[in-house]
Amino acid sequence: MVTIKEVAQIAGVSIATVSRVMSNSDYPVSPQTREAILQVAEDIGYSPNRAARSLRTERSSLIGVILDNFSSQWAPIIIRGIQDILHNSGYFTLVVNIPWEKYSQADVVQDMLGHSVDGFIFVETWHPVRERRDMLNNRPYVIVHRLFHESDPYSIIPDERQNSALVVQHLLALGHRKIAYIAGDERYFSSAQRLNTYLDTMRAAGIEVGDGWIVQGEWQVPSGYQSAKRILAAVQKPSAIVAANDGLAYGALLAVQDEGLRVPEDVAIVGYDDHEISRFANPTITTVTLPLFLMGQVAAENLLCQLQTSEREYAEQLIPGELIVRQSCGAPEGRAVYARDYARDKMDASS
Amino acid sequence: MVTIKEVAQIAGVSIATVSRVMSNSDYPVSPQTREAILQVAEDIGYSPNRAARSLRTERSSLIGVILDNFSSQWAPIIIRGIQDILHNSGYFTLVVNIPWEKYSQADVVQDMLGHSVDGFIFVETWHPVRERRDMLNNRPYVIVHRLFHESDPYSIIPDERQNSALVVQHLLALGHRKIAYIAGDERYFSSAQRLNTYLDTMRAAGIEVGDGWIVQGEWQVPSGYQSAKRILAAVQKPSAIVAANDGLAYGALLAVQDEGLRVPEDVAIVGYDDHEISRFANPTITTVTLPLFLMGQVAAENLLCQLQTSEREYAEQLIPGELIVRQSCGAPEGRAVYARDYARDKMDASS
DNA sequence: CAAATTATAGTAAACGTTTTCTATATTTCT
DNA sequence: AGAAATATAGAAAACGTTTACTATAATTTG
Repeated sequence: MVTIKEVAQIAGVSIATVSRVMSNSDYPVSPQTREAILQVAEDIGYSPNRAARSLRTERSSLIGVILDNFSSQWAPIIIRGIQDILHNSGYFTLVVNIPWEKYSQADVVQDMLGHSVDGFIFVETWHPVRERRDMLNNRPYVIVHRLFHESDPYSIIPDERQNSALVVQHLLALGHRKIAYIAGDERYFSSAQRLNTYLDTMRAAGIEVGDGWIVQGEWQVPSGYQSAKRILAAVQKPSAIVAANDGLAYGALLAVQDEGLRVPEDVAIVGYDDHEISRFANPTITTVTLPLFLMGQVAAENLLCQLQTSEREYAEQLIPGELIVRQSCGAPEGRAVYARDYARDKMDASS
Repeated sequence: MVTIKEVAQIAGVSIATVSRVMSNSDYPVSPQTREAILQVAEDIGYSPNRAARSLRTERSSLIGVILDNFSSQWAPIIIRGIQDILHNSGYFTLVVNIPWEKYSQADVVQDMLGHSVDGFIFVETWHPVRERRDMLNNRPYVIVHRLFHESDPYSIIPDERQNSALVVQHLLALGHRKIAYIAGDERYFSSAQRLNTYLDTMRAAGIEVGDGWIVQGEWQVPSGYQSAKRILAAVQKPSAIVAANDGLAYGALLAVQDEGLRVPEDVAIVGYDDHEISRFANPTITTVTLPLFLMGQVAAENLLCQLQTSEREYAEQLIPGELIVRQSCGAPEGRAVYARDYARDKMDASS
């Protein structure tokens, strides 16, 4: 590999000058010299040895990205958002998945610090990092899509309240009054937020929630199926069901159809998360899409900001999602014919 | 950060000795000394400075992973397989997505070499790397899920022929003789392989392919829909349709049902790739699953092997997939009731 | 016009490792 | 027992940068 020394020799200058040019230092270098050095560097294909630079500056242009669950439907998109920003700023990411607590987060952080990462991004993490900040060796961090209950000023999370309000208000706007709710896994703090928003929105609309309209589910399809069956057995049958995510919504859809009822004519259904299942269900399911790519971008930008300016006030950042109106809610936009809806699909090409 | 010097001082030995212990050198160090050093290192939380080590050894414990399309349904799983192996061997990965040729592959490779990566893994790449091997600076590389036509000895790819034979033979075993085929996007070399395997298998079974039974599609749902319509208009109607991927299969499913025919009673359908859509379609679609995680693991192991032993004979490595029998083919195993099938689902939990 | 200032460049010391070479005990061999 | 071999440890040079310090030429100032 070609080094700074060779560039200096060929350009007829000292290595200090070359260094100043190559590292974009604000130390003054005459335009001609700079130009000449850049030309030589280009010609002989010089690129700085990061290890040497990192050794000297204690910065690495590496950002540690720690995931609790790479297999989730969200993680890859968030990561792409993160990388989109970081690569453009000359950073690489060290992405590590920490499944089943196989490695402890502390060990991974330690390893990454060994590589002198300049900062950390935690994605969908269950582990509060604030109190462990010392283990980060004073490196800045950001959390995207936080899964633990406590608040953290360096978090980028979906605006659950606004998003949940969106779906409930949509049903209200369509004239529904008897709206049931299938909640998500209690262990996730987003479950409570979504449920509470439903309750708040109903209260704000002056509607009383009927007996048996709220069922505690988990996140998966079977749970949605069973929950919907219970709801349909309520004294007063609802005309719409809000599910805390698309898996539950799809399960509910099957249950409703199993009972011989039509969706959306007899029972409207809305989900949350814009899972692929909602695009392919029959009927297609109205849902809320989370701006995951954007969240990743914002996280990366926040981190870059912290890296540049030392101190600033930070606060939890809420990113709003978007209502995707499809067929299951009975709104006119949702009544697209199958073929038309599919034509819009961006299903990934096969190998 | 604590350095080797401090460890040496506290342990009362030279830095050379500490280095030999910490880097697992095979240079002899007495057991007592080794033990003492490890104890001190543990106590004061020493971990080697990778930049310094890397500067000296010209190795970084970093592997560059270059993707053409992170958004594909396969990439994240392959990456997890890669990381599963590499992390256990003390490597981190520099994962970079190269979308829309925004960055050229050569530039990314160059940047990664700046970070002294020890090797490269190309995932789902369209770019032949063999002839550009010099740009890799003699670093070893492996390709997973290669998308270009030419063969490359350092490739880990699905055994398309065996997989495709699997589905066709399955239909033959079920008694089908009139089997039509919807091909995938011609630009992918796997398309030709899958189609040819279908032709070979039919020929081997002594069955003539009817007029209009083969339609050139692309990969998406609408294309499957249109292709199936064409097939159903053939003089001699087939009793089964093989689609080159699940998107096409799903489109075909809709088309068949649109014509008032039943799947699988009137027309059996099988797909390929085990896309999520096939688990949620009605009926669920029989397909072939690719061992993506395994492919990632094998790729990583191959690379590690190259890193250890300098030279060896390599050859393209084919990894077989598995037939997933569901409802759309009419086989008994596929006749599971909805609820039972969903219960098996591992749909990811929501946040 | 001399002095002070500025612009630009070079020198050399770090950064924290690994590793070659050298040194000293300790063991083994004849 | 003396020589040779071995086991173990330390000294010091290198790896390729950045940067504080020093040096010189060019410019500005009074």
